[in-house]
Amino acid sequence: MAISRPTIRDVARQAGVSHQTVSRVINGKNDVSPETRTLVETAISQMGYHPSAIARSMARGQTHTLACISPNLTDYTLASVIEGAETEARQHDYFMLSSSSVDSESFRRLVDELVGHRRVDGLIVINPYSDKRFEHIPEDFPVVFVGAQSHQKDISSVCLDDEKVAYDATSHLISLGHTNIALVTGPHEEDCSQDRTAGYRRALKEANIPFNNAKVIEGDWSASSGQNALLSFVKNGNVPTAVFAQNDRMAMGVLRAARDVNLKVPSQLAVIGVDDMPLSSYFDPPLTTMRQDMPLIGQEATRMLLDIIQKKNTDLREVKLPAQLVVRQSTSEQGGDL
Amino acid sequence: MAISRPTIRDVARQAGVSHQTVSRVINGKNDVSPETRTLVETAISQMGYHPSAIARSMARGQTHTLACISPNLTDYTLASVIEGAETEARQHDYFMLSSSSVDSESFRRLVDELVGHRRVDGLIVINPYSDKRFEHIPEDFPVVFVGAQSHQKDISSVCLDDEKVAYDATSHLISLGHTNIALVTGPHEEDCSQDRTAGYRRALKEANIPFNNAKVIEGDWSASSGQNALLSFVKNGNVPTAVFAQNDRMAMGVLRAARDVNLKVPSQLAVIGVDDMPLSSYFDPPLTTMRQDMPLIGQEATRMLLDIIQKKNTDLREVKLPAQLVVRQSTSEQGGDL
DNA sequence: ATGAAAGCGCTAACAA
DNA sequence: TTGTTAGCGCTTTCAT
Repeated sequence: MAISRPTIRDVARQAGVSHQTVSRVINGKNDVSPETRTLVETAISQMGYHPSAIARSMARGQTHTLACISPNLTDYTLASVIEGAETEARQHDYFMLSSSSVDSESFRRLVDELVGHRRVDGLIVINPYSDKRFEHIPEDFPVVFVGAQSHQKDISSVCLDDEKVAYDATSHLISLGHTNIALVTGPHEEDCSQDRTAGYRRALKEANIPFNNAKVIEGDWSASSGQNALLSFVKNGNVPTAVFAQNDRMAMGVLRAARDVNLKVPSQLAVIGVDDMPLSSYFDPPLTTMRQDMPLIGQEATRMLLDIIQKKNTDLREVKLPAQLVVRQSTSEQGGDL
Repeated sequence: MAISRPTIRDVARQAGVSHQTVSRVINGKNDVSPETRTLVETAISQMGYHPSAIARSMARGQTHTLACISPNLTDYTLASVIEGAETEARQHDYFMLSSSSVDSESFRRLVDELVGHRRVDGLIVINPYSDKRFEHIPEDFPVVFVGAQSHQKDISSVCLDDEKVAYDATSHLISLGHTNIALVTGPHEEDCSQDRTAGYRRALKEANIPFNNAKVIEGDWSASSGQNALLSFVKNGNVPTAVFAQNDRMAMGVLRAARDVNLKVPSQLAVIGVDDMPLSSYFDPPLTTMRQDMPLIGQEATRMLLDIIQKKNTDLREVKLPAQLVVRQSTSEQGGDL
């Protein structure tokens, strides 16, 4: 005979009260007399009673669980956002179900199970505009986007101020005297890439440097795509004096390629990225980058989502967070190390 | 009036059958006549019915959700394990709740809520022997360890064959002619560090190289701890010709420090790590390392956990997975690049 | 301040 | 093959 866990009724019997009174106690209601409360509380600790989260969800109609869907869980930037979101959720006694979905179809299935089956109370979607996953965003359900604003629907979002970040990064290169500045972008379909490209163009324009599409190469955020980008510039005899890579990993690929073709960084080639990954300062040379606070983005997303769920604030909000220039030696010999 | 989701009874009414028959259909039981089944199925799709996961959990007494607790979600190795575990869980229609807990106390609280409140059916604990979290492992509950075997209890585990990995790494350095081999370890309290240290010692012993404790420095897996380790050897005038760092990040720190003190790698200093992070091949020089398949570890852990939950195989199992030497230029000029 | 009754949406056991 | 009756362990009325 398996020893089954005590229920609220077992506790009630033991304390000599109704199960309802026990419910009042575990929910901290104030209409219970002090004596009864003590009675119940001792019974609870004696029996090692824990309320069942499932039964609660059942009765209350909500799960106290959120989901966070991301293209993957391993990229440092994404994982940092998720960790920030999860920590904030726990702070509010919510749980976070993080899931990776590689493409639109797996995203659809996931949302279907999560939302359709009412397994969660709300959804955080990271990079909603990579592939076509945004098409499967549920209607009338609490959702917050991370990494891109909603194009049509009224969905709140939090992301980096990508246009400004790129503007600042490019301006940094310009301020160092560069005019031949190449750009390595993320996938064009992602808003984030587009906005960063827009910021790059604005900086060039303000400095009266003509935009040249031949200086732009599309990458996929990976180091190897950054490496290939620089190699292709070299192969075409179209070597820039500076490269703005739209994330650190691609920038690291550029640094690697520069080494392979004997371009001295930063004297012959300046390189700047975005993110400030933990290893960015360990590269040779240490990478200049735009530091963003990824856990804060996740935290903010969770807060907004909980506000919507708890109807505290259901206004459409589109938060854009800043990033900060960290100058290291990939753009300037005088750059700091850390 | 809010349009509430249809329940099993709504579907039953619409199809003109009992709710139980609907239950049979959605659960794919075979004792339903084809006609009735079609009837029910059309009603289901007409009404856009989805069964409620919560109600199911309630009635079945299990949540179809697992939890994975890790010191953090951002370290590449941990995130990779989690992603592997999560993907495998989804394959079996389970969900994965991943949570980070920084210390023993937050771990205890987390387990309490997760297991005590029966929010999940099973638990994967990554690095159970970092801090004292193993003390709070629940009894009589499906648990699988990742990264260390259980010391006392009968808990199944999956980890890298750390002793052998370290033996192989050290042997590689010895085979290159090194006899002055320093070791940078993870925290001594972690099994993983201890086992890797044991493998290092065994390799030395077999090569008749005396073990010297002054050549061992404890790090904390971070790049900066690797950097400090080498700097401290240099400061003490005790510079080795080779370093085995127990993970890649510390190895990257060693490389960085070598650069700073003008030690040429690999001619004056050979460096090997463990993990094969995606960026390891982008370093200067590309890092020789022991490649481990982290998603596989997570996958294996989930499989074992599900076997236990579903009572398919509750035998104690302690799986040790192999790693593979990847020679790059941090140990040998002839090393490959990728 | 407390208790009784009903119900959340499903599954399981039994009956027909 | 199908329907009926009971729960699963809570919360939420509504009485008392």
